[in-house]
Amino acid sequence: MVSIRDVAKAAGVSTATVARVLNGGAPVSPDRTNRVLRAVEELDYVSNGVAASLSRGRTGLLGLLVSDIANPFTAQVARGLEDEAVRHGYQVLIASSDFDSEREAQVLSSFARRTVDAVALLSSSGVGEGVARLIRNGLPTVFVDRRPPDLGEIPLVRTDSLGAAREAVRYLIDLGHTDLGMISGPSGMPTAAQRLAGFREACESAGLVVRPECVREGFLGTQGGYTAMCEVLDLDRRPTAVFSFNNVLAIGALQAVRERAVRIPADLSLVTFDDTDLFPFVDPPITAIEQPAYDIGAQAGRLLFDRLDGGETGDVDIVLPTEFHIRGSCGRPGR
Amino acid sequence: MVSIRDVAKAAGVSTATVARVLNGGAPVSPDRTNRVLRAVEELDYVSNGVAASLSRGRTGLLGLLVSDIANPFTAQVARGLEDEAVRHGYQVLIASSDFDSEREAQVLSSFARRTVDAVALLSSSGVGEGVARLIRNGLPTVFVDRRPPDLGEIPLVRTDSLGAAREAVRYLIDLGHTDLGMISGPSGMPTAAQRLAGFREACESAGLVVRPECVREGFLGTQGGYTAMCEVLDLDRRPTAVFSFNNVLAIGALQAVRERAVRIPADLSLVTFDDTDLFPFVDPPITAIEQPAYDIGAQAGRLLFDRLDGGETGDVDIVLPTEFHIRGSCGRPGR
DNA sequence: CTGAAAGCGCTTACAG
DNA sequence: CTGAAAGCGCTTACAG
Repeated sequence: MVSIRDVAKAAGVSTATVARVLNGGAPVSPDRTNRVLRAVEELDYVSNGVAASLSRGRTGLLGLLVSDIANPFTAQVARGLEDEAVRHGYQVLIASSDFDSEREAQVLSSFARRTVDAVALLSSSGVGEGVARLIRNGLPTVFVDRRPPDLGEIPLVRTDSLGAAREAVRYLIDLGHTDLGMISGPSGMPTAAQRLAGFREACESAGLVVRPECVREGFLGTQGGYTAMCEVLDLDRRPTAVFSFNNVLAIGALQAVRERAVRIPADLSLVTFDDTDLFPFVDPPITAIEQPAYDIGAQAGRLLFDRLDGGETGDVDIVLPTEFHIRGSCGRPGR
Repeated sequence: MVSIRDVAKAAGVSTATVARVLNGGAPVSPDRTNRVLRAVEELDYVSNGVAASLSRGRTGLLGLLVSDIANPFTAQVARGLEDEAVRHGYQVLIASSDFDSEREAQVLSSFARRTVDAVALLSSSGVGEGVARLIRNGLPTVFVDRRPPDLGEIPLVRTDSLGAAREAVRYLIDLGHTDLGMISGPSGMPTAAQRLAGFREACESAGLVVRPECVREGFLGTQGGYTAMCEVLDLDRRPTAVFSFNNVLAIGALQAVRERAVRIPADLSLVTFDDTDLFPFVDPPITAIEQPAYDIGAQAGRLLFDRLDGGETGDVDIVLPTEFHIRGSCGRPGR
């Protein structure tokens, strides 16, 4: 590997001068500038980013931890964050845990080791020491979507899961449904708890009783949605409408529905949290709650840069609005 | 920030001993081990990963450059690569260019600065100096899906774009179509050229003439697919079948189709490269060519670790098989 | 405008 | 089993 010293030697200058030419900012005489540039060219020199990060005390990297890289919501959040990062001369590094808590711990530990300057946590399980350590070590951190309890003054960017869920379920109730089910997310997950609470609130305030067997907890991934929906559909008495925790579970649910030749919306109405590009084209088009994912990511980025620029963010809780897209997957019950 | 020296001081040992305790491998007396561990605990010490990388000469990171983080193909490749990486004690860092060549250059330059130990390039535009520099600098590199010409002995993991495209188009021809169109990818992209070539070969070997105006180049992203399909549908004489470069373009194409109330497959047959979870549920279910994305990623990872472990990979070109899923989006023409 | 030198925070032969 | 010290490859006050 050719280092800055090789370049300095070849150009007949000090390493300081080479650094100045390459990083700009400091004035260097035209003559030396040229010599350095020529040496860089000749030796095909590329500076070592790790060494630069160490001496600068910053990496220019934003870490984004996601649990599911395949979720379209994740991709849009990443885009929003990236655009904001690029604006500040940063790059974002996406690390995926793929729902594996051990991998998540590894990523968090790597972030805590200062391999990035700030961290955005998207739907991290928040379990364990990892996140707490990150924060204790003073790394600017922002939660996206959800935040574990008892973690102190860490900003959060999210939507109103509870309210949006309640609204969607009320829509089903207004359609005439009295026996509803839910494909819920893992109970440890705050958003899962919130969406379930919204579901329950809507039912209760309409005087409906939710049968416990109609609420199924699906582990994340389409497979979980499939299994949960199978359980619901195999009930002696099926609910007439189902609310799904998110888009990925909904896709799995659709597989179960098709397998059993259940008709949507004639036999079953379906609503889900989180929209996707293809939901409008599904047979029938899926009614869904859309979160402003791109804006969420951008907003998270802004909070991080506020902190990096020395500002205080404190215990911010930014709630962005959702949009409810009524399409064709819901109808009146018992038609 | 608490450093290894603080820990050493608190434990009354040398920094070397602290490092040995924390990194394992070297034997340390139980007494000192305990003192170090206690000091680490007390000071809440986390080692600086950047410094460790610099002195070790490796980062333990695999870089994955993608152009479209929202493409499901990308997500699956990432999963395959990650699983392989984790198996070797590595983490993978995903950097997205979002089709922006300037961002791509930045990412490549950051990788070239040795912030990662090896690099997988997924559908990079391959334009410009970035990739060449990476390789000249000796960073183990592997191309996924496609590889720019004239780059020497760099391994590639892909599927047979040309053959799979030809097979799919032949299927349309066998259905009776004689006037076909294509939503193609950017012409500079090798896979775009290959899929287009497959399309042309199938048509020519059936004695069909491809009208130039029926082949539209869509820039990537759903928007590009939408625009291209609009152009095709607004032709005085429409083709009766269209082959799409990939899933993302196909989604945009579906929007155009719906907007114009064109019926699939009655008015138009549609086939696309790249499958998604939801294609089976679209109205009608979309006939698609599936690539073994996960395996592609895993294979790419294996090649990288072969190199990192000192092996030679040379000019490998690994071709994995595709699967053609015939569903409901194709029919006989002019029904 | 320039260079010598200290320093970033680790790791790792080396000598004991 | 242990520590002093060199070294990884940069950056950046400091003095001129």
